[in-house]
Amino acid sequence: MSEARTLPDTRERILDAAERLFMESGYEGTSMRTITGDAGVNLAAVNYHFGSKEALLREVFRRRLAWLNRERLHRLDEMEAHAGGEPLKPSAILSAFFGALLHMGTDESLGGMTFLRLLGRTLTEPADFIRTCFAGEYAEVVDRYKRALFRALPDVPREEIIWRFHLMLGAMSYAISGTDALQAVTDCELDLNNDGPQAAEHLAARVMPFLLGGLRAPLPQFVTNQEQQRKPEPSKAA
Amino acid sequence: MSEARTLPDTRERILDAAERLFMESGYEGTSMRTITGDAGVNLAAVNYHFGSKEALLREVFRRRLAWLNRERLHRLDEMEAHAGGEPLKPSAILSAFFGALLHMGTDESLGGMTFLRLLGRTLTEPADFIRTCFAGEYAEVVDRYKRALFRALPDVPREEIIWRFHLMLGAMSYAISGTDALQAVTDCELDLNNDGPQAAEHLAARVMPFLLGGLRAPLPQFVTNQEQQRKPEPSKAA
DNA sequence: ATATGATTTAAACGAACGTTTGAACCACGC
DNA sequence: GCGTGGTTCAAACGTTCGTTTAAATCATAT
Repeated sequence: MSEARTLPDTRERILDAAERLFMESGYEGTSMRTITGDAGVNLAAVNYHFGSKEALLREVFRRRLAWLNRERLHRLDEMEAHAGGEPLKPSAILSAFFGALLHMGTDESLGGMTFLRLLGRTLTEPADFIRTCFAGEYAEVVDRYKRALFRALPDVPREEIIWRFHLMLGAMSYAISGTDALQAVTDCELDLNNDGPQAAEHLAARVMPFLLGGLRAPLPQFVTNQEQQRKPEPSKAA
Repeated sequence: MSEARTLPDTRERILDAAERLFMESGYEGTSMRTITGDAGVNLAAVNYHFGSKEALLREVFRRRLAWLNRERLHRLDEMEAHAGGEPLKPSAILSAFFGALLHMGTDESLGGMTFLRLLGRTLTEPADFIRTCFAGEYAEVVDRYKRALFRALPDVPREEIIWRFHLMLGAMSYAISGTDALQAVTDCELDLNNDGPQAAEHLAARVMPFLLGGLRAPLPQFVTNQEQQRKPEPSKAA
């Protein structure tokens, strides 16, 4: 009819099925026959269109992370342009970084909650080629946001900022992945399972105060003393 | 000699190898031949001693979680006994819950950082039989700590407490699993990779302030209004 | 209509998987 | 000595894995 919407579109159907199945069962736990069967295409289609199962996984991430990286850099550029050289507020930096992520959950054409869950799940998988895939796509974005946080929090040791950046990522990916062990125990039904487009907004309202509270928490006592920028006195028991 | 310490101890060698390999490559990504080869035992030993690969995974967790659950309940019992009916401090509850966990990282006979990483990794895997395994072992412990937090924070809606409990678990498991995507990007070398017994103590000093800051963060605006216990006025802008 | 390049198809490939088998091995009580 | 129960062993089981092949089909331009 219109154009290319009604034709088989084998590539995208494979990517959609793989995205969902990798999220549900992991990379090793999903067979090519399950993927192609679910997508309604022939088994050989994956190797024809992508070359291998590993290349398929890379493409599943690439098509989503391309948008995410662009969006995150765009938000940071906009904020820094309006700030006129002044450091940004930490809350604004986090809102941009995680807001761009959570926006994907509200837009089905960007992967929706399925890709968000897959992403949260994969971040803890130490498989080599997965990490290298992330490193290449993520390097610039993470570096830009790290430097923005360094400027926003000049009194906090950089090592501590990086640590808390990690911790915030962990809390967020755990909240996103949803299906966690605690949920199987907890009788109270949280809206974690919500798949609708409002799930990501609920998530943001819930999680952002927690992340900001963690970021602003008092520093640990010992403070690594390798790049103490304020408080030149060594403190009593250090 | 003494008893059964010097003999091959096939069972434990399998469990140790499986623990490490499941941590490194995941359950589906680790073959029985790799496990038995690494443990220096015959391939058939796993099925002889445990019955199946799945039962082996269950036993890998069971022998560690048995100690963890006992320790967590013990610490809570002690605190509640000394409190004499008074609610506990939230920081004390978290210190007990996560302190028991992190103590495993300092004691090689309790699994050390290997098991901690495996645990952090597994919590985000939605495989059914893994979750059911956790549900059975975790139910009582999580319920006890949840109720302690409810008493410690009577002004916070219970749903919000459960949410933040989830988020703290996510941040901690992410910090523990260590090998994450951000690390591949960050040039600054954090002490995440430290495997020594002091790694868990560093982790505690780093992470606990963050978790407490998140737990005490201001509530989100909308506050679910299903069980508002204080502040009966709807408030304009909070 | 026909030739051409892109795509889909059914079938098979060898390798690796978890599991099972039955004989061999060992320690120990008789 | 011999038998016995627990354990280890090499070998093979049938299945599923990711990948490849070559023919069949489709779309399109001349």
